[in-house]
This record gives sequence, C-alpha cells and structure tokens, in this order.
Amino acid sequence: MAQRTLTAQEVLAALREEGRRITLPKRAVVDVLVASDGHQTAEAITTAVQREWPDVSPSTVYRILEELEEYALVEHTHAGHSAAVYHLAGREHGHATCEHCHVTFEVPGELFDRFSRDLRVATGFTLDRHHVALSGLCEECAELVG
Amino acid sequence: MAQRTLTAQEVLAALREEGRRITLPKRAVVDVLVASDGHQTAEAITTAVQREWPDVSPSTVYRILEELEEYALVEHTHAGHSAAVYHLAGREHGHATCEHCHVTFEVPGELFDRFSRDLRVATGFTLDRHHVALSGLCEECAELVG
DNA sequence: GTCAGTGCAAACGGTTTGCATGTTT
DNA sequence: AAACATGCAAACCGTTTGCACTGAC
Repeated sequence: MAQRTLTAQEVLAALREEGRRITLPKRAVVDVLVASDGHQTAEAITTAVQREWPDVSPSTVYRILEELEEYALVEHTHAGHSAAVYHLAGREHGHATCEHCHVTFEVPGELFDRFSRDLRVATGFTLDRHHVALSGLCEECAELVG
Repeated sequence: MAQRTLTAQEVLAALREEGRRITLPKRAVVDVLVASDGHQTAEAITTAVQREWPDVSPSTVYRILEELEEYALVEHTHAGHSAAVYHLAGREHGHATCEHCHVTFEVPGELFDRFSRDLRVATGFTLDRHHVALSGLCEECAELVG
C-alpha cells in the first residue's frame, strides 16, 4: 500500500488507465477529496461539489465514490450509527470516531499490530483495522463529558 | 458492571422499580433476549417475539429496546453497514463482527486493556470498546476467503 | 456513433415518530 | 380515571437503483 495520499492527477490517470471516462463530476469529487484530505461523509462531499457545480447529484457522487473504491483509490469507513466517511487511499491507518463530536481521526497502523496479533491468537479473528472505526471519546470531549 | 447476564425476572423487576409498566410485549422481548443470550438484530428479536405474539409491532420492539437501554439493562452495538445488534447487559466485553458471515462475536474485555492504554497514550483517544464492533474475518471465513 | 456516465425520482433497509386506541396501574 | 404503552402508518436518513438523456471518447 502507498505511503502517501494520491494527487488528483494520479487518481484521474488511474481511472483513465482502467478505461473509465473522465467527467466533470469526477474531477469535482476528486478535487474535493484531495483538497480536504480528510474523512468526509458523502453528503459533505456532495455539498462541497455543489458549491461549484450545483447540479451534480448525490447519486452521482455515490456512484463516483463507489467507482473510486473499486480501483482502491478511495476507502470508506463506518462509525457507529452515523454515515460512512470517505477518504483517498494512501497511508495505512485505522480510524477512531468520537461519540460526542462525531469527528473521525486517523490512528497510526502500528498501534494495532500487537492488538491484532493478540486478538487472532485468542479468538481466531482476523482484524480489518480499516473498515470500521473504533468508537470512544476524543481528548477534548473526554474532558468535557467526563 | 455486573459479571453475568441478567435474568428475565431481574430485568422486569428493575423496570418496575423505575416506575415503568410491565406489559406483554416487554415480557416477550425480555424472554427472547434471555433465551438466546446472543447478539441479535431488532428485526430478529421482532420475528422471534411475533412467533408467539404476532401483533407485537416492530416499533414497539424498538421502543422497548430503547427503554431497556435507558436503564442499562440492554446494550447495542454497531457493526459496519449492517443493522445494530442488541443483547442483555452483563459481562464486560467487546465485539467483533465478521465481514463475510456477519456474525457478531464477543471478545474478552481484557484483550482490549493494553491496546486501550496504548491508544490513549499515543492519541488521547478514550476507547469505548463496546459500542462499535471490530470488523474483520472470523476463523472459518478467513480460511474460505483467504 | 457508441456507450459509459449522468440527473432525476422513486425505492430501499433500518429506525423513529405522530396519533388515536388500548391496557397497566 | 389517568398515565403510560401500543399498533399502525407515515416519515426519516443514508444509500441504491431504474430509466431516459447527455456527453466523453
């Protein structure tokens, strides 16, 4: 897996190489993903795209995100009951979502290594550290909420 | 936190003590939870209840589960994109859901201890080991899927 | 010109809610 | 009798899908 996130050009080039067409909505979605380089819901991505291109529809954004995931250019993560968050593929990491402020943080992949091994030995379960976010409280909210 | 799961009588007694009324649907839901002692979706609980009491409605089951959670008699856990699973409060444990067969397993609480500490030290994040299930592959599916 | 990609609107699964009725206390 | 709890149906949110049209190649 790559050690840095991709650029817009790299993402579009990869799509072209797979024989997919490059369209305005795709450029817009990729631009939003690259610009924010964060973990955003499909709705947030749609809103950001629509600021510049108001008639790009939510369903198109979902289809584009799905297409990007198919070629491992984007990944999504689920956090509790809330909407999935999407981000460019790149650094290997896990996720942790604050139950109070609902922000999703990255967690360095190495932190999972020992836990992942212990878990497999004890239970036979192979951890996918990426696809579901850990749940809990971020530092600020832990102080507030107790 | 208690070290064993509750009995139906204990659950109903706790509700009564809180001034809630004991109704047929509540008895039925609690019976299903006690009988299976597993991790079930609201839909599965509803179906089980309806085998004996066909006109208990799904919304009532949701409301009862919510009420039981309010008094910490039941807990629910999210696993990826799928429906939440509910179970009686009791043993302290985490959850792991197989991405392939969608079964949710319990993970002994102690397994999380070191990871939880490392995570807090490294990132400031306080893990809630219960509310979101780990994601990955169970032993059988890992063999099948690779 | 062809076909992948799009916008729209409707459907979806899981869950919540408003309201009139029924049942526990 | 007075709350509280229920059933039903409709609404909800995030997401997916069918369809006719548009625009990249």
